[in-house]
Amino acid sequence: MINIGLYDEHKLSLEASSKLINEVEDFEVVMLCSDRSVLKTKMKIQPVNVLLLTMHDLSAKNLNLIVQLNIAFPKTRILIVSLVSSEEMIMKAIKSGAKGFLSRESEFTDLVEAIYTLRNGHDYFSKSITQLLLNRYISNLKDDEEEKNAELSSLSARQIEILKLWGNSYSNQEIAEKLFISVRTVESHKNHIMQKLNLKSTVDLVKFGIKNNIIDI
Amino acid sequence: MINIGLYDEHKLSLEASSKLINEVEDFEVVMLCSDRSVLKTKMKIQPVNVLLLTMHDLSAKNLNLIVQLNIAFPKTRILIVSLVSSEEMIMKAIKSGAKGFLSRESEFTDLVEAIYTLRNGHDYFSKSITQLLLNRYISNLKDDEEEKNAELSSLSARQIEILKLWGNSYSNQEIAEKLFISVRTVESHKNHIMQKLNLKSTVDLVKFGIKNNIIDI
DNA sequence: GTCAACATCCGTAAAACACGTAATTGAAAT
DNA sequence: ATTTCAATTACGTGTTTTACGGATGTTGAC
Repeated sequence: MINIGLYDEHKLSLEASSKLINEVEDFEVVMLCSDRSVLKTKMKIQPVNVLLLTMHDLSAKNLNLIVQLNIAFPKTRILIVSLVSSEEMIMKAIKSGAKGFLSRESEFTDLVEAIYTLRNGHDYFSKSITQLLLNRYISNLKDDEEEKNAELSSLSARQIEILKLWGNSYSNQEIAEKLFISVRTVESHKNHIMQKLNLKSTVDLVKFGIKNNIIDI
Repeated sequence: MINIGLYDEHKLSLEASSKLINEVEDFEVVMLCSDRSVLKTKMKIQPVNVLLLTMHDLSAKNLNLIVQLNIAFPKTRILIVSLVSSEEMIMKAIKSGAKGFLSRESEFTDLVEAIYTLRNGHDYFSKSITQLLLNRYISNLKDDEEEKNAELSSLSARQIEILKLWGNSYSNQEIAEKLFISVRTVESHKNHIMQKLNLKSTVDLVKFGIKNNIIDI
């Protein structure tokens, strides 16, 4: 039995998809969500093997959601359903951690196949043409991903603490007072973080924090 | 028996909705379409009483489709399903000839009710929409007095341009060179943006940019 | 015991930021 | 026609942050 979660802002589509998917022998829809703000909570209460994410486009906001979900629920494999299916967008989705992609052309049989494929630990992409192109890059991309995760874990607890406060709009002075250390030390910590992560600007540092879920957006 | 036509760019959603609607006693889905270019042809071959149009937004292109369909098939009553349900957009949809409107909140029972209502010659608008129309004046009054929300639309094109570059890890100096203005001017623009949006720190500015999709994460 | 990583601090110079001021322009309101 | 206002440009002054060098003591691994 495969536990499936559905996310779709259209409640109608959500209901309809749920009913159809439940008719498949091995599938059981155990989580339905049409409100982004409660998705993580619902996922926590009811973990799923495969999460079907229906999203119109793959904007930064949507891609970020994928990243966040992957961090929070590494065991759940995410399948994207989107109207936008350019090579570039699919690449971005993969980079963000999506394990499968269904385009507007995909039919129900494709969905069933995709869910099985994901469940078996493989990735599924609807267009076989891009599949070939992707294989060339996937290994590189995954390396990058691993590096990034390694980067996060490479930070010390103190460094993460400073980054969290700073990302929460504390000034260096305020952080210093809060932690009973000098402003110079706060600066040093930030410098070390930037060096470690090989970031050029503080803007990149904010982005890093958001991506890695230690800065709230 | 009510003959129903479905249009949705998502084939998956189309299949699922079709199956669910067909389960209702009086309903029969007689036309399915996920390709805009053949919609009129299909409608000609198989006329329907009610056409369910699922569209992400209500762009000019989409509104025009509604107008065209109303002219070509005056007997068919059009029911819109859309994520976008601002007052302005709904008014436009009604003007274009839509007879009903379902929002993202609408559930299947609402859909059934809407189809019956349309068949009986009346118009149907989901609760949240009616509410929206009713609250029209109240919200207008509130808008005048309430605090301005940090909105992207309040920024000028130049300000957005600077924010985009800065959010893309350009330094003030680099932005100045690129735009042939002085560094001080770049700083001024950033100051004005921060004032307008009532933001306390540059960290918040990055977050604003990401939220509003003008800074890539 | 050595070594690497960590946390703490400082000096100096450059860059960015906060806040104020102001000239010019063009569009909107009266 | 005149006023009003926002947008764009720019500078002055002072503060904060960053970049790039160090420096010291602590700790844990090998």
